[in-house]
Amino acid sequence: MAYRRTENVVRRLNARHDAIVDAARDAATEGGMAAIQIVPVAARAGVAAGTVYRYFPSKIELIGALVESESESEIKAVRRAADAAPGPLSALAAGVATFGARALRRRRLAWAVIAEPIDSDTESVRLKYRRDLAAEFEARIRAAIDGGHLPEQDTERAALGMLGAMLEGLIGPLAPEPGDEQAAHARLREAVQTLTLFALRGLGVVDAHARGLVVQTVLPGEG
Amino acid sequence: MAYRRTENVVRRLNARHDAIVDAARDAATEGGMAAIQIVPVAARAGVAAGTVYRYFPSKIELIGALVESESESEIKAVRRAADAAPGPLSALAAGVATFGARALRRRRLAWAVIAEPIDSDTESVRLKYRRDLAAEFEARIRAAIDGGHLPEQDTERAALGMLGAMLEGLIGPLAPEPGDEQAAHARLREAVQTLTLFALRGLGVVDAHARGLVVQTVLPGEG
DNA sequence: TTTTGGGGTGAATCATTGTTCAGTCTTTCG
DNA sequence: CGAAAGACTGAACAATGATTCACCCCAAAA
Repeated sequence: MAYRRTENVVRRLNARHDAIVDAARDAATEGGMAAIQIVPVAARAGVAAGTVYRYFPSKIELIGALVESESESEIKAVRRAADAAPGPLSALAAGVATFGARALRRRRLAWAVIAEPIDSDTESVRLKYRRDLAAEFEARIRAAIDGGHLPEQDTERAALGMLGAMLEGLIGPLAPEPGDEQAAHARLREAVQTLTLFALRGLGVVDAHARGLVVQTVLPGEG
Repeated sequence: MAYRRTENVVRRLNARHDAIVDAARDAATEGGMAAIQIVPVAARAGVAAGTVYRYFPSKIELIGALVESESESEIKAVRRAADAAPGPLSALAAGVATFGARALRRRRLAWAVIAEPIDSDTESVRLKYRRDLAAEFEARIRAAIDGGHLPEQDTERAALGMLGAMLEGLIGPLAPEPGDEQAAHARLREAVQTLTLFALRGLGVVDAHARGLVVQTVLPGEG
């Protein structure tokens, strides 16, 4: 034998793997899922088209890797924000607001990864993210119900309703863009608050209480 | 001259135009937007591929015609249901519930026309439907606010939140399918009620009142 | 019935993209 | 250094699907 996977080589391979996923992410950030095309992505990553196939058996797997990477980091953030909250209801508020705030930060990417239409082959990998996110919300809703903070209800549909309201209201194609840079930050925060409030009230939280929860929890989520 | 567009000819031309749109609708109903392909659609309509181009300059226009046709009929139904209601708040409830009930009836088509991802060229024609629908909701929300039935709020985002909750909860990819035929009808109604209730509460309607409104209005919308 | 002009046809063409693979380059180690 | 084992390259290929167009057909009018 003469060639071994020395540590140096492994490091380079990993770096390339990541570079390719990063290139795909950049492409999606700029032009949505449709912009993830092998040749351009390869070029952006500084490799040839064929090389991509040494790292991913097909384009679908590449997209899968990207979605999984995004999914992991976003859900982790949501979970962390929720876990840091003092009670089940504020945990729910914090989680939802965090998701919204982070998605708004990188609207295009968030939309591409979770909702933008693509061909059916690629669809399944995204459903997992969507499902995981809904499940996370659902678990928090369940906890709040069990703690007596919310009325008994269909938690699955409630979680979907929350998710849909956030997606459509914040990063959907009709969602208003924040205007100038000056007001942008404030507007983003306000938008997240508005939608989070909407979702919480939808679950049956009384308005006054919901408002307090949202104001209390949206701030850390934006960091 | 020897050939004129006699009435008979015009009738045939119109019939073909409609047959092609209908074929596209059938295709979308079965397989989503991706199933709208010129050759199969043409075959379904009983014409040759080239003929489609005598009626529509491109596939995009064909999809545009389909979306517009759906958009018109759905928005008309929503408007009719809302107009028949006794007050602004029940009008809103009736409109939303009607949209939901009708969408659930033909989930796949509804999803395809309003939300399923497609290429960006075709995207713009669908935005109009989405925008019109949101505008319809927004106008009803505005009326309810003006009538003192809802607290003052950002009506644009509220309308988007409602729309998103209905879409995601009823026809989104994660929305639970109704089970057997026996229970299907009841489940559909229940699903519409659950989400409508969620949306109304999100706007600030107090729970008890909202529940009454929904029960009152969802029934006619299903017809 | 014949002329005439638009309508219809559908195989061929074009365009786009994911995927492959024969040849080349790099790295490791005796 | 030189052989061995992989990794990389990118032009060629394949598959899909929209669009075209040279030719045929049919209804209307004379």
